[in-house]
Amino acid sequence: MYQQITAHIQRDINLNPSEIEEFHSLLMEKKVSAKEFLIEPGKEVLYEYYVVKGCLKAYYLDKKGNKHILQFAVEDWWISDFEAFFKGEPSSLHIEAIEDSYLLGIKKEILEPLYERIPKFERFFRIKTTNAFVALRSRILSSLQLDARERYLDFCATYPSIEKRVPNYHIANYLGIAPESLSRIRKSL
Amino acid sequence: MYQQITAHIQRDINLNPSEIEEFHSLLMEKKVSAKEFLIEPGKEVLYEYYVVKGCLKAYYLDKKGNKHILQFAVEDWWISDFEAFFKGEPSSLHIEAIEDSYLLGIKKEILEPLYERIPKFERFFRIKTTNAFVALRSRILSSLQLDARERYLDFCATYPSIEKRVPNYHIANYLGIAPESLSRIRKSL
DNA sequence: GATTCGGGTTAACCTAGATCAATTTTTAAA
DNA sequence: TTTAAAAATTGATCTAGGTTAACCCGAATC
Repeated sequence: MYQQITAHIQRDINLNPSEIEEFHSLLMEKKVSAKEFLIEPGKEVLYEYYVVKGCLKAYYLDKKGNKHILQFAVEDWWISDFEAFFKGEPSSLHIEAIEDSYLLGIKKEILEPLYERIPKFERFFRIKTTNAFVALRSRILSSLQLDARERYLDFCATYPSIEKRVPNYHIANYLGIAPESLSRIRKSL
Repeated sequence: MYQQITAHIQRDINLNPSEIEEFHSLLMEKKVSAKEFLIEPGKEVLYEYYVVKGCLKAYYLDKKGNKHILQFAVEDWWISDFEAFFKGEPSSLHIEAIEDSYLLGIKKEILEPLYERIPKFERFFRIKTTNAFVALRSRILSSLQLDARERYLDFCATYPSIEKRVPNYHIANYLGIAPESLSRIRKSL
């Protein structure tokens, strides 16, 4: 059950068997069914989660009640309200399963001492955060630079596995356009 | 000359005098005059820079030749093409001084062994990256959620020191709106 | 087999903000 | 002090994409 996350981590750092063992012992298994929430606004965010199987969305609800999808997550991605997790603040996001999902969670209070004991893990999460930072930067660039049609094509090229899997109105929301607009764009392709 | 960066780092981690000493010895001083480039596209990005004094902008030039400002940096900020720096790729950004600036640079090849020797530095840069990630996330949220006027007000509230310092057409560019639109917004306030 | 429901499409109309083209103000240089 | 260059403003016009409202379709559910 843990081979997948082990392989995932070993792509960035090398672990010996006892370190792998130790890491596994720190993980918490979590199942969420489609439409259930993993994280809800106002609640403490104790875990960040690795997606073993499934598909989820992280979104923010603004004052006007509009939903804004910040992130999708499928197999081999990490998801949480990272801001709340790192700062120890209550969540401002909803994280909801789009499909039945199976996750592995790691607790903040476990992560910090792990960093001390095995600095390689600090490296691993620094690399992950750096990659996430880079992905956000390119999302900002594409929102500054591209029109709706180009952004959609870019999304499909970057995340083909997600495009096939989640409904179009979610993708429209993620791209910051109306579902009707996305429909027109798709027609024109 | 180095008290400033020392204080900056000690806000997140504790260093003893010999560690401080060692860190200082790894820094490279760099001056750039207004309108000069710190980083240019196509070139290798060997350093990330801490701003001791001055003001700079990082921007991307798209295929149509349009400029898109990704980041400003003033005193106490870090700036580089972080993506290129981390991945060891040639830069895709221009980083240009808006004012005469004085920077301290640290080389990638020096940073990696430093992380090994003193893991606290890995912690420091993980925390910085995490904060940068959070800032980008909120920029994406505001671009999904707010209209041009609200985004401008948000910018002024978040970065008052920058708003006072850089020309409006740069701010308009950063916000992804035409300078004429920003002018109308400012008139209407 | 009829019916609800989630998701997608279409058309008519509207608006925020872009674009274009001057003009004015500010700053810097000569 | 004059001139030129950089930055900001204004007005007229245009357009990408939003909004509203209806309709369609396939897959569950009754």
